[in-house]
Amino acid sequence: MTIETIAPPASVGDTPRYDFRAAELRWQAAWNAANCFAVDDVPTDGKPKYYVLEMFPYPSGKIHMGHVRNYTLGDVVARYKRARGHSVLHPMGWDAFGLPAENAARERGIHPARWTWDNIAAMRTELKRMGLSLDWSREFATCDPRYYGQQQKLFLDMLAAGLAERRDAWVNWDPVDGTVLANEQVIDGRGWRSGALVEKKRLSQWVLRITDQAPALLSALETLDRWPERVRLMQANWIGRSEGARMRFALTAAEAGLDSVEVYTTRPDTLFGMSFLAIAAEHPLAAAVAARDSAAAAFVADCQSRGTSEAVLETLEKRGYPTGLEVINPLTGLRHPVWIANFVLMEYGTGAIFGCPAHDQRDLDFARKYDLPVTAVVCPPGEDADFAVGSKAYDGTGAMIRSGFLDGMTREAARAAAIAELDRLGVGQGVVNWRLRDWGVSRQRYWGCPIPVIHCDSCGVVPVPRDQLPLVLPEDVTFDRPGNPLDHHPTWKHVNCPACGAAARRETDTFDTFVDSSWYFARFCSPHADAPVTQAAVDHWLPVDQYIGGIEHAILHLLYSRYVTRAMHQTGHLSVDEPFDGLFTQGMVTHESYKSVDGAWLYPEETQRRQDGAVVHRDTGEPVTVGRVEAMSKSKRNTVDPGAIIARYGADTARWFILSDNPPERDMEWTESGAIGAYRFTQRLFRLVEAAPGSVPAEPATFGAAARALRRATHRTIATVTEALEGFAFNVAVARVYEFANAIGEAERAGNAARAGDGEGLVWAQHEALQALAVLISPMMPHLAEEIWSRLPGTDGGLVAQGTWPVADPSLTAAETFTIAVQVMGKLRGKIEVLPDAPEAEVIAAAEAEPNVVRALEGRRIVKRVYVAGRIVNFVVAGA
RNA sequence: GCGAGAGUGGCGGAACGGUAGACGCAGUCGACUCAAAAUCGACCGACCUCGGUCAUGGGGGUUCGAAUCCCCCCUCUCGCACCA
Repeated sequence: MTIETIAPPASVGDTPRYDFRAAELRWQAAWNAANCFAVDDVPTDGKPKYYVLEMFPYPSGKIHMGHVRNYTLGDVVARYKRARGHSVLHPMGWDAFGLPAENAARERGIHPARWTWDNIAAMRTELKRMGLSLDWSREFATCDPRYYGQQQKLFLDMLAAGLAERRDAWVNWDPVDGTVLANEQVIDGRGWRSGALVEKKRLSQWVLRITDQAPALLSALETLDRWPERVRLMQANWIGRSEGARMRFALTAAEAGLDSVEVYTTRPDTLFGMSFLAIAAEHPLAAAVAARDSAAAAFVADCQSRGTSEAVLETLEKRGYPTGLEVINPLTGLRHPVWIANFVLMEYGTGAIFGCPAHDQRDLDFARKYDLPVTAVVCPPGEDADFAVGSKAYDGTGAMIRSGFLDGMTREAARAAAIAELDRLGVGQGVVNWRLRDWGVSRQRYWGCPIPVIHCDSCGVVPVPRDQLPLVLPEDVTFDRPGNPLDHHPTWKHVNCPACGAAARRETDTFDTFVDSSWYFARFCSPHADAPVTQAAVDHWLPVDQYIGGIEHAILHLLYSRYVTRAMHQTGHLSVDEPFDGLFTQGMVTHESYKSVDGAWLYPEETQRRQDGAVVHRDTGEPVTVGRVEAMSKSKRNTVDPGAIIARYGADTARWFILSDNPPERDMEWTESGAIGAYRFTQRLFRLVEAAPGSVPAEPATFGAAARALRRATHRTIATVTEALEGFAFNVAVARVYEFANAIGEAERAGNAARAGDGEGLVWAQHEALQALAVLISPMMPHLAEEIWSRLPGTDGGLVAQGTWPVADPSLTAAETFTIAVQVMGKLRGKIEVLPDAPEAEVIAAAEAEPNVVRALEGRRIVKRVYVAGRIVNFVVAGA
């Protein structure tokens, strides 16, 4: 199959051809001229609003199939909702800050701004060729000072409201990218971009206090009933609420001024089973011990250099260092050793735990390795109190043993009693602990939004005065050495303090780019305003009614956006708490992968499928190994360029295939044959229209059988396509259109014979069908829809894009006769045709008389007759 | 380990508890053609004595009736994971 043979001439012989190349450009121009997709910041048209948004792209330079899928899905929704009478906000912009631009600068000497804006221009052209119904007047890029200057205002508001603060913190340091990463950006201990092992480093940086909102962010998940369940679960797990106790263990001897260690535990009921206390390598007490004990210092250094992934790779090897210190258990009065342990996380709880080996697997592994005591305090049901603890800790329920005043209690009762006792002793209390940590937003990067503050030796942190915003990035930067170019800039950071006038230092860190994408949906409502948002616009449009994007943003982007929306509410910018009312997560676009004989990955267009099915190299004819079908990636070269597909088959074909293949939430496989199939269908629809009678008669008073059947197909299709689109079942909508096209084709073929008896009724019905067809395909194949519409007589020249969605007439969708399945004991034995109003007795009598059913009933006695109107008869029989 | 989701023809997938496999892709046969492409038509789960029998990962159950609801098991995918 070579591609060139498919590329269509305008016509072949007598067969008319749809010239998509000319038509798609023509209709895009027509939409543009009619300004079909623009809406006002605050519309006064009285229509219900609908805000549909797809995750805006990073301007990498080219669009990929994932973009095509994402924006096609969004465009189907936008066009459908518009036709249903909504005023639809459907904007597009660019998530334009980020590291790749700096890498381009380092590798190729192109300025990040230049690289980014060139990429945006190229991608805008590609997106426009898809025929998306976007309001391009709202386009912006986050790297534009008109955007990020507004973001700086937002930050100053958050700073003033106490939502942002500067803090010394242990941070995740990516040594390859040379920057800090948020916890969310560390995956398996590696940087999400670079893949480098992340190190721990203590740095002063800006944080947004997202943990303050942890309870609200968790509880509001329940209200997001138009979000996928699994995204809500992922967020809930990430926020990670747990109930437990925070308590202090007194040290028997103070160390560097520290006289106790604070611990967080979810199991205060097991305090009588304690055998040691363990602290993280980054814990202040560990630092104090390391200061005087070189072996401890070596152990601490070792733990920190390994990073978190090392622990995973070493299959959970527990290691520790005994400090020689001891603590006293406040409930038992017993002394226990203090260890530094590599499995204790400084970031969670207090960075210290008490170890109860009998009832915690990690503690047990540690105790066995270092030969520490193991005391069981919860008795598993059916065991006696002296049961042996082997290598498996018991974390179930049971009665308390060896636990003083807790003895005999259930686990839950013991937990409450232990907390009450800790409280009475003044050494602890019950607390709720969160896994979520504050969001560090400082990045040591040039190509990001400058953080608008100035550091003054006498005044401290001073906000950049608002009349000096936007604080614009300097253009004259160099990338000839590692580190932050803003920091290296000769003059940029040297400023006078706005408060006291003394020499001061400008902040050289820029924001994490996730800050940029955490409020862009609000900016789209009034993108040209001289404030972050305008109240009337966001009040009208927010929340986003339907947000569409990849599942990979289930945590990072969506959680940050939820938080910033709340922060903007607190600072008076918004009046909603949740940004996205509905969320749809699409699957990935996948493709077969190919390898040549020498093991190199090959692009699909470098391969060829021979007649016998074997795949060979297009140029050399050497055999090619067909690999797995997997997500398109540059490294595996299993990518297909949307630009080439659109040039070859048209935007409508690409859109139709990507919608038709499977449900949009699942991964789809891009295949050339599938795309060709979609292309053929566009031509087939075109031929259907060309074959239709050239003028529309007046609507007749009555219709013959063929016309009635076609009208029934039309109105049923209107109903089923509408239902499918409402439910995001776009592949089903596509299937219904195929069925409809088959029905129209049959009517056309039957036409000459039928018209003889049916007169003009069939012609009228054919036009009704074709007009409905044009509108029904318009969300999916908008250009072809316009082309069809414009060629049909009686459509008076308007645009489908400005038309209205058809309504199914229920009186026309009902069948004239019903096929009733007849079962005997639940097995299908025959079918009968009945009229819709046939009484039950009559239907059952007819069913019993059906020859096949008679045979099946032979020699048996009917004990029960089940009739479901319009569907089925079932005879329950007895005897042989 | 914890959590979630999914298992239906060669493939992608349809199916308010009611005729399983719609629709498409691939394939087979035929028409048209000198021929090919395009197009049009027919067929297309397995077995079969042509009347049926078996079929929705496996095993139970509920029901007149189960791909669908319940229980157990298997497999795969994804997410989280030393979170105390």
